[in-house]
Amino acid sequence: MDGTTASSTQLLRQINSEALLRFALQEQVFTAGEAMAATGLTRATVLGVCDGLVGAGWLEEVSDGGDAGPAPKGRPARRYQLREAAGVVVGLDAGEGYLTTLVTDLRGRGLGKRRKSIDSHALGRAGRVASARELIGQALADAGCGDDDVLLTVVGVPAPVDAEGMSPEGGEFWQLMNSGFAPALPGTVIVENDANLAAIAEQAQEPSANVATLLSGERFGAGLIVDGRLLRGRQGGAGEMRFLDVFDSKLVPDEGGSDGLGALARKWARKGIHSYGGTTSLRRLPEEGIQAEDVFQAAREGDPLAGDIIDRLGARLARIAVVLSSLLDIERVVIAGGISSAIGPVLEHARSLLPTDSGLPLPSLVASTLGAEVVVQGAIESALMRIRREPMAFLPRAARS
Amino acid sequence: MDGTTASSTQLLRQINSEALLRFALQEQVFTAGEAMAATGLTRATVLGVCDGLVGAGWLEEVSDGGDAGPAPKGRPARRYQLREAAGVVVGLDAGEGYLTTLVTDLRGRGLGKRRKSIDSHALGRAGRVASARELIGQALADAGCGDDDVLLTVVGVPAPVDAEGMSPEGGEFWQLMNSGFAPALPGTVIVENDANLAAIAEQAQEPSANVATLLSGERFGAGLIVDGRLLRGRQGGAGEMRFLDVFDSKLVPDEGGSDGLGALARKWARKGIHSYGGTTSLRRLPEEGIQAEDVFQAAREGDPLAGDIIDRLGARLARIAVVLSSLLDIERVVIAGGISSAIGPVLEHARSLLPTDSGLPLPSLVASTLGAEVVVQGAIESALMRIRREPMAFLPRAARS
DNA sequence: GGACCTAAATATAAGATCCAAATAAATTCT
DNA sequence: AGAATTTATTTGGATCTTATATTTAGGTCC
Repeated sequence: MDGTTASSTQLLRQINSEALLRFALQEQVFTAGEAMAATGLTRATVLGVCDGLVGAGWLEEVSDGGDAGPAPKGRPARRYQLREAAGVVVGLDAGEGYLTTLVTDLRGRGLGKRRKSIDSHALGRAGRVASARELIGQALADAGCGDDDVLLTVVGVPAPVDAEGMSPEGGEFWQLMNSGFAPALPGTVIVENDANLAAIAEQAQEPSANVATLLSGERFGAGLIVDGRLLRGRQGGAGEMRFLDVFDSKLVPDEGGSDGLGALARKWARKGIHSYGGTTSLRRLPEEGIQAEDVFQAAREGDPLAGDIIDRLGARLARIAVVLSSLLDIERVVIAGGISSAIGPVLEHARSLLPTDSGLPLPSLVASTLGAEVVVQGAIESALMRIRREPMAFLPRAARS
Repeated sequence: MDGTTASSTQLLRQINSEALLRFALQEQVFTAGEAMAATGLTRATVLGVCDGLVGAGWLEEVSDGGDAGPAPKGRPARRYQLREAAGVVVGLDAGEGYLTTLVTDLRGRGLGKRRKSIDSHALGRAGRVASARELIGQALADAGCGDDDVLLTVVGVPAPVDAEGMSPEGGEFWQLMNSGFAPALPGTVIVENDANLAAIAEQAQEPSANVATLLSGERFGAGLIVDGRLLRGRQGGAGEMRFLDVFDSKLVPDEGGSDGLGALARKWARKGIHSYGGTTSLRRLPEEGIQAEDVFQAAREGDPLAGDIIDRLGARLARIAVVLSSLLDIERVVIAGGISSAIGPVLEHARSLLPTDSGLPLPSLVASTLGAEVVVQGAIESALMRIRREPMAFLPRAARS
């Protein structure tokens, strides 16, 4: 497949090495005996494979007895662990108005994090890439390592992304967001849709084979996991939410089709202060100053216009949930992104609208607990999954000699 | 995983055997040299593996030189082929009003076919199973083999089916359709949703990684293939079409939610002859005698009411296409089932309704060419795919001694 | 401190598999 | 009949795994 085609005689060794490495990636420190139980191989084989992995720089033998074990009886076991210096992974959330990056070791422990606001439209593609490059450099410096240590970088962008990491050619905005990061960032680079990464993060938090994660700040995008697998679609368009308004207005998409809940709250509030009949506290703010936060805040204080908007958002969400549940048998819908903390009332209203007599069980509607970091967390999780799946494809920094 | 856990030393042999067998399942008759090219193994190894497969009853050496090859020069190659008597697969379309079964060899060549009308509600679960048992027995007799020859039986039922072959407990109709075939039918038995099987059949006809196949006779069900994989959902509910009317009537599903295009044409026609203002040839038929065929026929002759119905069906289809395209990035929508031959005008109208300014390309709408046999064909194809994926899991009838 | 116990590491032998190269066989062409 | 050609078979070597026996490193008990 990739790299040198191993001779068939060495294939077995490689299979066993991968299995052992997969095990090592989940354990802190392990003995040969534990590895024997996990892989089903003999002690001699396990030790041989470990030897090879130490030589390749993946593992290191740990000698100091910092152990509180239950009084081991016989000869003490040799213990191995993943070599700290084997490498790190980088996650990057390359949003429209900000960049967030996170560097972790191979077990997902954070080593460095950076965030920066950007103006993508002023920067252009090249500018976005350069900014990302710089930010990652800083985060790597925080983590005390360099470009060569990065095994894999996963980038989340707000655009459909196909299996090759490309976005549809028609979309100018999409092309701007998916700025061609691959050549400039360290290690192997994988570009993925941001909502898809959010879905991976949510699934890692609470495993479930059929979840939809709605990344719902400015734009609306869904990461769909069905039968435990992320859906992509030919051009990466799976999870786009354009269909919503297609229904409202008879196949003609109107404005708002891809707006997220946050953007909608803002838009409806700015429009509502003109058209709404009753009194509303939102009029105290200048029209251009109204943000989604203000609407949620006003609703909590009982403002009627804000309450209406909450209800409309809830109805919208309920529709989405029904479609996802009906068409894909989704069992859990997670609202993620920056506004997930304030979304409670919307969820409540949406739940009340769900039909009760439908044949199949209703999906549960929940808010994400990961806040604004879903995408970066998902990027890291995605990177780690990838490395776990085929560890040998990502060579660690060569050991000495 | 299944069966005897092979010792690790034998794993390599097994891998190579499976690879060779997969190759053999696609070829008519092959030489060791061809197998070498396909698997990348040495001649000695290939012959050794072939030896083992002959011993296991999978392959047989073909000696008679019924070959029109281009005058081979050197020593003639030994040629192998899949043993005809290795086994057969059975497909069963267990619909509500009929049973269809097809027996084929391991390359999908038909050996026997039977069809029978049934009254499922009168028969009950046990009666359905018994009828299926009998019909399959007849088809096997036509094919000249018995129960022991069946490696795998795939059953399609009009109900959601989860990964274990079970349907949701709530649905009485579903439980009746998914009648518990497994213990009574020959070979390993797999139960699957009928629309999913139709999707597999369509994809086998014209490969495409993202297709939706609407099985649209009496009931509406979709088989969804995204990223080359069939979607199932936790309870097998992926592809249910209840969401349609949820939109029309504000989250309250009304009648017709799961009716197929055929059923809708009939219902609308029977209702329409009362409410419609103009003249229509459909009134010449008794209300209870109007069938979907009559509506399509009348439309071809220019009847206005029938034309209206066609348009409404087209609009419905267009909605479905837009949702599938938008939410799942589906590139092709196939209408399959008994009415697929008459569906042309509906497709035309639906195409005209598709929006043209949407960001992503529109799905193509096509009619299936497999007619009423889609489900059975898909069942066979599904069985063959399964056997190709893990051939060794299905032992062939033991060879002599 | 020394005898004993235990579980792990090492060493050794054996089995299975594959590859590479040499040898033998079967067929066509001259 | 003999050369050429292609394939089958045999043989030796290398790799990797397993199974068994032996050694080793610690602890415990007296």
